[in-house]
Amino acid sequence: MNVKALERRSGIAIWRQIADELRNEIATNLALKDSRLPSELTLAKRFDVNRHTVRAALNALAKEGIVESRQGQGTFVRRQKRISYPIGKRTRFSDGIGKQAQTTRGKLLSLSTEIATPEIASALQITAGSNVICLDVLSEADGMPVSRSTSWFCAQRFPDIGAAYQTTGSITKALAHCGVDDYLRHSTEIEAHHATMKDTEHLQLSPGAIVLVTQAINSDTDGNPIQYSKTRFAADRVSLMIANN
Amino acid sequence: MNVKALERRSGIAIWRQIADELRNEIATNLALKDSRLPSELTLAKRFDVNRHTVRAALNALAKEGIVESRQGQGTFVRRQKRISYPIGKRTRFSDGIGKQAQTTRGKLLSLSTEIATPEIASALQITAGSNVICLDVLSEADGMPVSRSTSWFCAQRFPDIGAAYQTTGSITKALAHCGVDDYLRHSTEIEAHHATMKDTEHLQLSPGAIVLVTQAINSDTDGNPIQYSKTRFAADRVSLMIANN
DNA sequence: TAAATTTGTCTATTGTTATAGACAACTAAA
DNA sequence: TTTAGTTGTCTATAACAATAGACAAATTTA
Repeated sequence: MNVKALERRSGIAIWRQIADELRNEIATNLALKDSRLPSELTLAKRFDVNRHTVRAALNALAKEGIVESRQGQGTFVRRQKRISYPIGKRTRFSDGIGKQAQTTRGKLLSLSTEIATPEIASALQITAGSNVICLDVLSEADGMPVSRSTSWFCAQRFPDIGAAYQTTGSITKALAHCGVDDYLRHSTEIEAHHATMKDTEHLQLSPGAIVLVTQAINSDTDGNPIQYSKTRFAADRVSLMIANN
Repeated sequence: MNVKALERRSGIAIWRQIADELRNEIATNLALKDSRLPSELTLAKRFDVNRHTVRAALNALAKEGIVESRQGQGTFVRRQKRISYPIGKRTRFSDGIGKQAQTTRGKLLSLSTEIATPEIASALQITAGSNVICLDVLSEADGMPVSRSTSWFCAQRFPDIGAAYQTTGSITKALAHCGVDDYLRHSTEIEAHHATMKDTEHLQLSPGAIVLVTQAINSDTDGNPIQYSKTRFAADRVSLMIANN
């Protein structure tokens, strides 16, 4: 069954490696949905560790809300489906998530005017050193933080985007206020990283957790870049869905 | 600087939390490219830990080839750019990666005929229980494993896909052998997980590492699904690039 | 050259993680 | 009710991670 043994001096506690393995199996193997896990003693034999170590792993999964232990009965899977985040030509946070969660909201963390770095200038196709407006937004679904994104807009073209976001609470509506009725997702780059300290704080993650990091450029219907954004998703709460229609 | 302190009883050794943080900063902050890191003593003060703990973190990064320490001089970044893997209407492994790496190859790990699960049947739009051919491929770039993918094809339509892959070493060419000159990426779902034991073995990862998991459906030009595949990428070696053109 | 700064290596101690065993508490089935 | 199987809790010990301090070795700067 287990080709490779757990690694001992890897800096990851064995109970955490077991938790990661079980979390994966639960997420992958939909058959286990709502059913009983093998007993602690069985799991201990399978991973060739002490029962207490398995208990530490199950404890962690219980805290994450993935499993639930009942004395005398066993440990049961509490399926926790990921929110599917669509990425396509028309990507809107509220549209995509809104249908899956009860409540969604974007909380403005900070609003500032910055000088465009070469990277930002290149993405927005403006001259480096010109002013850009920087919007830092935390998005939540059903009270749980889902993503944290930083967006840059050309300050010359969208001087009031910050105020518009504050009143509307939506990038799409804020852009509409600024005269952009429609926009398209031009490109998206996706990476996965370990959560930084900022991530663990803002997204309520535990260290060692994973964030999906996207860099995206949105353009108006004429093909001019209007928004450059970097978003960090809590990877255990979302999946990114790309449709080519 | 550091809003949140390192977490002590989290099952992740502190040196590993520091390594994750530094790896992220190096990957994000391109400014540090090829330059010197702060000294071990400076980093120890910054993270409020002992110098030996910082050394353990730097040691891990050195083993990953990300930094290099030189006695008397300091520790330097050895930039390790991720391979960009394009996902679009026409996604081809060899095309996308081939331009960035010196050598690429796909190694056939296993070839088998299976009975379609409901999941596979639904993706390929065939009746559940019919036969599918399962191809397990490990892809490498410049000798480093990049991804491991399992693909399913309708056995009735593509009885010889396995043999064709073995002779050509390419899915695209194998499909061409079977009469499919062109195909399109219909949809892609992306998640990020911790590496399983299989992952750490096949992709040469350390426990706690991250895999990008994609589920994709390819269709022929008539819109009929022909290939369903699940791919697990070593997240620290690739980034996924989505272009909407 | 001398001084300051940096990484490399060693020893010792303390705190956390993992193992081991025993038994209680609870549940479901014989 | 009894039995078997399960999770919950306790104690004790061994293995590993983190801290602390000292000094060597190499490099750069004054």
